[in-house]
Amino acid sequence: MIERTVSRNFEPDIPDIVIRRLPIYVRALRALQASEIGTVSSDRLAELIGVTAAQIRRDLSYFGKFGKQGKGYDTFHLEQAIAQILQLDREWQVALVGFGSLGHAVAHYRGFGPSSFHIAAIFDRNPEKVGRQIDGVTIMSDRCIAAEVARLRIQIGIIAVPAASAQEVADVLIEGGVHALITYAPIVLKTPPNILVREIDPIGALQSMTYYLESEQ
Amino acid sequence: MIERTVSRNFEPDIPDIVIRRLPIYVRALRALQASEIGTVSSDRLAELIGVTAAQIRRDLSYFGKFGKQGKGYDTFHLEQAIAQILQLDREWQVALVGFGSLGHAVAHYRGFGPSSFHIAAIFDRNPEKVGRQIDGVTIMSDRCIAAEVARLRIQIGIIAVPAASAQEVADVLIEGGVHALITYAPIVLKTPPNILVREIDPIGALQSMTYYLESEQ
DNA sequence: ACTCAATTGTGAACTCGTGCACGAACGGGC
DNA sequence: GCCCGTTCGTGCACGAGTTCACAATTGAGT
Repeated sequence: MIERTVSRNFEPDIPDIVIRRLPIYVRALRALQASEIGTVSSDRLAELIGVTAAQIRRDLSYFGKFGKQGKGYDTFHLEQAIAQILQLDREWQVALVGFGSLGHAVAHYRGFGPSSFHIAAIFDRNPEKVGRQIDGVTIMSDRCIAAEVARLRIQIGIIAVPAASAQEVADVLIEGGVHALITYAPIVLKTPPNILVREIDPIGALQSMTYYLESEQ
Repeated sequence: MIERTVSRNFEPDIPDIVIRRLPIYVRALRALQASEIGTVSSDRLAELIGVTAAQIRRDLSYFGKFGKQGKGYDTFHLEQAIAQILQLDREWQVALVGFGSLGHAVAHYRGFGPSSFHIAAIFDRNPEKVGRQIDGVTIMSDRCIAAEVARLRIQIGIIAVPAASAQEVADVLIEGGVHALITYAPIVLKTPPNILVREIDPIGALQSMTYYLESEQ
C-alpha cells in the first residue's frame, strides 16, 4: 500500500514555490485519470507538465513517499494525497468583491469543476447591482462586507474592484476575518503579515513579455 | 543628467524574474508622479512595493545607472527609462480568443490606461457572437485566426477559451505569427521554444493558498 | 571651503532551490 | 529463485538570485 502519512503542519519549511506547483500536479493527475491511465512515472509526468522528473520527485519527497520503484505513481492515490495536502478535500467559503465584468467572469467560471471553493457572498458598491441573484447568492452592498464575511465564516476573499478601492476592500475583508486574498487590482496591497495574498496580474504579464519581443515587424 | 543608455538586446542574461518586476516599478513610479512626487529613494520605493531596497537597486543596475547618490531616483525619468526597456513606448497588437465572460472582461478592461496594448482582433467559435462589434472590432470566427493574425501583424495572443480548446487555439495563433501568449486555460501548453507563454492561473493560486489556511474555524 | 547626512551602485557572501547521479527497491520473465 | 530493466528517493554539488555592507558621490548647511 502507498504511504499515506501526509505531514502538513509538521514539516515547517517547505518552499512556497513547491506548494504552488502542487495544483499543477493535481491537474495533470486528474487528466491522466480521465484518460484511464492508472500509473505514471515521474518522467512521463514531467514531460506532460514541462518540468524535470527530478523536480517532481523532490517536490513530492517533502511530503512522503508516494511512488513505487520500477512502477511509478498511482494517479488516483497521488492525486488524492496532494489534494489532501492542499486541503482541497473540504469546501472553502469565498467572498467575491466587485461584480463588474471581471467579477462576473469569476462568478461564472465553471473551471472550478467539482470544486473546493464556494462563492458564498458577492459584494458590489453599485446600488443597482445590489439585490441581484447569482447562482442563489444575492449581491450585497460593499458596506456589509466585514459583517457578512464574519457571519458566513468566509476564509478567502477575491478582490475584483478598481485599483482605487482595492486597499479599502482588502481592509474590510480582513476585518471580517478572511486570511487569504486573491487580488486582480494592479496595486501592492498593504496587509498584516499573517494574511496570505496572491496577485493575479495579466497586465504585468503582458508588460514583461514585450521586453523579449522584436520591435520591428 | 540621468544616464539614458538603456542596453536591451546587449545584456543577454538578465533573469526573467527581474523583468517581471519591472512593471511593478513602472506602476509605483506612475502613482508617485500622480501624487506630484518627483523623487524617490530606493528605500521609499521598496517600502511602497514590498521588496528590499537592495533588490531594487540591483534590478536597475542590470540596465544602467538611474539614480543620484544622496537624492534617489527621478520618478519621471526612471519610469520613462523602464517603460522604454520594456518597450511600452510603442503599441502592440493583441488578439483575444474566446469571448465568454472571461474574454468579455479582458476586452472591457480599462486598466490598460494610456496603454501599450491594442486589442486588434477578437475571435469566438460561437457563430452567434461572430459579427458583433466590440469597441470597433468585429468578432470573427475561430477558423480565421491564423489568417487574420498574420494579416494584422498581431504579435500577442490572449487565450480565454476552455481548457479543451486551448492547445488548438495556441497552435493557430502561433501559425498566424504571434510570439507571445497569455493563457487563462488551466493546462500546460505545448509550444515551440521560441514562443513566450505566461499562464494566468487564479485557480492554482487559490488551491495553493489553502495549504496554509487553518482548517477549523 | 568644509562637514555631514543621505543614498546610490556593486563586490562578496550567502541562501535557497534545482539537477545530477546513484543506491535501493520492485516486478516481470525465464 | 534469479536476473534484469525500470523507476523511486535522496545526498551532494552547483547555480541563480538575494542581501549585506561599504566605498563613492551628492548636496545642503555653516
